[in-house]
Amino acid sequence: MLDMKQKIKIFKALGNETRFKIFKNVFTGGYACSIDKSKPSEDIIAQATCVSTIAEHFDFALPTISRHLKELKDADIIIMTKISNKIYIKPNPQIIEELAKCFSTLVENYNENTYQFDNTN
Amino acid sequence: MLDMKQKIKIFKALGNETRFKIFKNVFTGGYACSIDKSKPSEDIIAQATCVSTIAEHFDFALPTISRHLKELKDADIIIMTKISNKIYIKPNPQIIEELAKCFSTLVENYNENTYQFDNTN
DNA sequence: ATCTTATTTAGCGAAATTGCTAAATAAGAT
DNA sequence: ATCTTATTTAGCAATTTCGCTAAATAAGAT
Repeated sequence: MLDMKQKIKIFKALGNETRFKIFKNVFTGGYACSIDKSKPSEDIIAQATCVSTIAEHFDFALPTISRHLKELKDADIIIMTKISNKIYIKPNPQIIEELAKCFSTLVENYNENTYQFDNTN
Repeated sequence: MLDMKQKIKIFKALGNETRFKIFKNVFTGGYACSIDKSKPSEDIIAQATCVSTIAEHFDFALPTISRHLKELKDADIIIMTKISNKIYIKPNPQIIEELAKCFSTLVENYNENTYQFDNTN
């Protein structure tokens, strides 16, 4: 289970337009558009999502995007893996799944409590 | 469906410790602890969650809490209803439910896409 | 060893956030 | 009309965030 500090870190990370767009595209494969499946599979890694590939989609300088990615990584939203001198980025779906569950449970509990409260009147 | 701007506003609102605690307690009934169900129901409203009740739980000045509540309200996370000279606060579970769905769908789509990608190798 | 490519770190300034107190507003009670 | 209670608005200072450029680091290629 995520503790409060972790949740707040996640929300802070997603509460910025640039980071939210990165997050969304990393999850939905928005940065994998350059992958050409007709090429041999060993070439595919060379086209995959790395820091500079993501930076190409924004009007901000590369170091700015690098820092945004670090924040998403520190919040456990993405996973960054260094292979040779490139860093490949992929989503961490477990965190997002947990977050979804937190919200669902919150709403469920709320609905239960509301029912009980109304019952007393 | 929530658009991107709305989602970012929600995340920004929840990415602050004070606002997150308010959010959590408004949803889970943390501020309703003072409600004494043995008293006649017309007295219950007088004990319910209003701005100053919430402020009592924090070491911050009342205007600070007031501004935090405004931000939660602007993000549609809570609903503030003025009755006479008090403002009563309740959660907006629909927004949170929608947010939970967004995350779930994201993870589901990700899992599907991952399967397809692996299939090509 | 040097060059190139990929990324991060350092340091700076502008803008936003978050806290405060004092004053303004709104509505009920005397 | 004045007082009290509940809340917001205004204006200010400290801190954080977010952008930049320049420099540092890391690793592969020549």
